[in-house]
Amino acid sequence: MPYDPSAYPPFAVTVDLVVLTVRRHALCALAVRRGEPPYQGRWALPGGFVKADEDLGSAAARELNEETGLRAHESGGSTTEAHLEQLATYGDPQRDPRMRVVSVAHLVLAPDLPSPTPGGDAHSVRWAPVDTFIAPQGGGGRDAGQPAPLAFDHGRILADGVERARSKIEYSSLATAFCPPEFTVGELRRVYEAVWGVALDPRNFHRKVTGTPGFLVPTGGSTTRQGGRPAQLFRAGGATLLNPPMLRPEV
Amino acid sequence: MPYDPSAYPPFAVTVDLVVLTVRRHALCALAVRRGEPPYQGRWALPGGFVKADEDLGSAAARELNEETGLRAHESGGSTTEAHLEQLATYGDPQRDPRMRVVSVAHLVLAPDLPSPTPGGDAHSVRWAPVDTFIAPQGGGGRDAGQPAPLAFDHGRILADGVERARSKIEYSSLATAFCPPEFTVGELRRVYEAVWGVALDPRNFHRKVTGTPGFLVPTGGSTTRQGGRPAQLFRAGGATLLNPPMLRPEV
DNA sequence: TGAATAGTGTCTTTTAGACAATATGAA
DNA sequence: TTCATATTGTCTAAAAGACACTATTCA
Repeated sequence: MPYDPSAYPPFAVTVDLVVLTVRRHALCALAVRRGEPPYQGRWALPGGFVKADEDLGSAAARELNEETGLRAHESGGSTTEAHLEQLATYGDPQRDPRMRVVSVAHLVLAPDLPSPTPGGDAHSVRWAPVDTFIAPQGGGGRDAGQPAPLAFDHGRILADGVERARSKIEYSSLATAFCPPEFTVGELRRVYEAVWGVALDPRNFHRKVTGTPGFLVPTGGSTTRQGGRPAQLFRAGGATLLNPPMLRPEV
Repeated sequence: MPYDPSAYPPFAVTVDLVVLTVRRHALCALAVRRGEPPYQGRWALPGGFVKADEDLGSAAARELNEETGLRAHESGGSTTEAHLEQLATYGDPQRDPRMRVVSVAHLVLAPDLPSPTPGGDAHSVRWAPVDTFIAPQGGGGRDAGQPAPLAFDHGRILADGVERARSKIEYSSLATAFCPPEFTVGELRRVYEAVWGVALDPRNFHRKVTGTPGFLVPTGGSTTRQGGRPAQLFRAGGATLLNPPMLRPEV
């Protein structure tokens, strides 16, 4: 097809962010409250328009920084930085009633942040357990109640992001992105338990995780911040792919 | 942000297709020759603009059908239909010198087609081994020669699609999407060998693949089209996730 | 008969998973 | 001391990988 600007329909392109962390043994997502229609007053994922001369990943990192103060790398975070990767793109013609918007969703995995409500406005930004917005694991039990639907198609985007995180910590070292720079084997185990929603055997987990080459590097220090016997401190090793992988029970 | 159409920059949105098949023991991709600048005369991935009222997956399926006559489902193909899934979105501001174009790439896995050059124009559409365009596996040997670069950023898109296919046939039953409706264990093994570029032990492969629940269903028939002793014919079972997974040697 | 492919069986090594037992610090 | 968590060790079952051997067709 020849180059003719009138020959293609115009779109708005946005980035939406699924920002996940583990707080008090629960997988939580960052949500913002909408101040105007449509979906006024409803919770939504943070996001915004991609600028005219901005790359998609840069736009996602900018929005993340504006919303949380976090910095993120697109390929594997390190010190106090979060992991950022593209998730998927959502472009149903009806997904935004105002106009045709294609949203490139990104997934961010971040350690638990010191401030309960990061950013400026405590009314309109919060961490919430993902079960607040999406049905838990395999249909869910009676006690969870109905999820509060997010604005637009953000419920589906969040569900896709959570599923990506759940499957990706199986075969990559990404679970360490939820941990502070130095962490114990037990803290890492609690990350897996929170993300997968299962209990893991601490003894087999310890043997497996310390035996996987490149996953963990001991720092020499130890801590008793979890109580009990002092635990060795580790930081993330250089490996990105785990071999053998961690296996989610009962698949 | 308030609704103000002038407040967001306009983008063109396209779909590009990584269409893969296995032909003569080689993983091949569909390529089209560009008839006009930029990159005139260079090979590129098939694709085109998303229409004003069209979903992304529908646009990909439409382009695929226009190019090859194939029909595709977005979630698991069956009879003579191909597998289609979203791959990733590419939006570097400089990726198209004419204007700002965001491309939502899709991955298609199709069985070997009867016509060598599907579609109408044999000059401008062809199947080519993926090594024609991208460096093979781990850096590649001496004998492969330099790959012929595709137009735009299509080399990277193709590489991402090939890697997705290589990893996805490990833990899903997607390898059957490369096979005709009825196929033998040996034919399925040759698919794995072509996609991964390795040789697999036929005996262990047979035991493993027939022992994985839901992967293969015997049709009762048999064939000698590969020579040798007649082989049982199978069709794809209902399982989409393989447990245990097929493991790529030497990772 | 020989070449080619299909299919079964057997053995060894590795890994997963269950769980006993010990180690170490805090309340 | 008791409790909580960390860490090591042992056992069993499952799976991966190597490879001998048999089966069936066609040229």
